[in-house]
Amino acid sequence: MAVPSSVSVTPTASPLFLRENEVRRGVELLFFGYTRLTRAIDEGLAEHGLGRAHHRALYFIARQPDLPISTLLKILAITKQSLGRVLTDLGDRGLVETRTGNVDRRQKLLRLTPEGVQFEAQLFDALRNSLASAYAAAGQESVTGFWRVLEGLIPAEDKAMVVALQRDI
Amino acid sequence: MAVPSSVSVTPTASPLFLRENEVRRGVELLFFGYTRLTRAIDEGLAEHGLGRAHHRALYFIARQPDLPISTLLKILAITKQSLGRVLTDLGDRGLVETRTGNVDRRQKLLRLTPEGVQFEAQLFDALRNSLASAYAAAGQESVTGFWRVLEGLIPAEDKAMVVALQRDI
DNA sequence: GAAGATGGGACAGCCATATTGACGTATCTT
DNA sequence: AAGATACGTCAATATGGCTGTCCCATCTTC
Repeated sequence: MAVPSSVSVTPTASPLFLRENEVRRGVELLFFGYTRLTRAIDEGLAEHGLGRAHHRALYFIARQPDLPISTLLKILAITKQSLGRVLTDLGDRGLVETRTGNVDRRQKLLRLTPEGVQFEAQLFDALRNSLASAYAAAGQESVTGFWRVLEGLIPAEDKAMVVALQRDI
Repeated sequence: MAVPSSVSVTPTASPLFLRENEVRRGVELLFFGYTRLTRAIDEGLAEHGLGRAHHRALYFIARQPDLPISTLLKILAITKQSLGRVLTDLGDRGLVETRTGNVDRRQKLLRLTPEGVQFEAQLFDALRNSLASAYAAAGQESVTGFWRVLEGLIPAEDKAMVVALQRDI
């Protein structure tokens, strides 16, 4: 309480008491930032009777058409059963379709239907509005720092997965 | 697919197709970064039979001792009933205690017990390890950018709340 | 001092999303 | 032919949200 209210950049190595504040600030901003960003799409999802779990699947299928289910399972890090329910819902609504893999016929490759593409794009618009305005307010240099810190939060064993997602950008 | 795999900083205003990639990159890094950070404390919570909802309450009570319940409700943005369950669990385990407010006797002010302080500190250690190493890898300039972008994601009406949290740093 | 607003607690029931464990089938690999 | 892998499915369970309703204590306002 009696500590000076400096929340500014610490140019050199921080003493421990400042380091804690920097960490708490990151924890809080991540919490609020993440929850507010996801909230931006809830309304659009609710119109179709879907939840955030459906959006996560929709998002990554949009990102990598012909994604095998096993890959999506690794990305989302949930169980087959949980994903199964989500994919059933998306299939029932005509947003996602599967086809048998041609190199491995055991695989089912996921992709969006035209309706799915349109719906995902609509949801993405909301995300873009939020993130693009945050990017613009912060400036491009800040965006680079934003990415760098977040990359540092991803454990080494998961990094390949994220890189693969962004490989074809 | 045929687009060059540049994920580097775009120095000036981005053409639209790059803007989308920048946004998708942010969405993905936020998703993976946030989920991996929260995963860092699951084990410690499970030892007490608690979940993430309990940690969120614990965290903000640690952050602002003598927090009234109404304020915590605004921070977490959940219903009174949902929070009530969480606080009951924390109280039963002797981690959180309440006392009647002295300016407004209707209020119950929340604070951690000594055991609660110790437990929260233990969980915070896991968060610190993750975030501090990400900070160190990215560098202080990146940390500033990280904060700036996340601040831009918080709607104006919620900003005062976050600032209040960080006021006494 | 009475009326209304506010802070908090509690009951009942519901929903979304995740979990574990077990088992079955088709297909690929060796 | 044997084993591993990809996917589907059944049953049961846990967590963490939600709505609606009602209650009590206390503060504020007229």
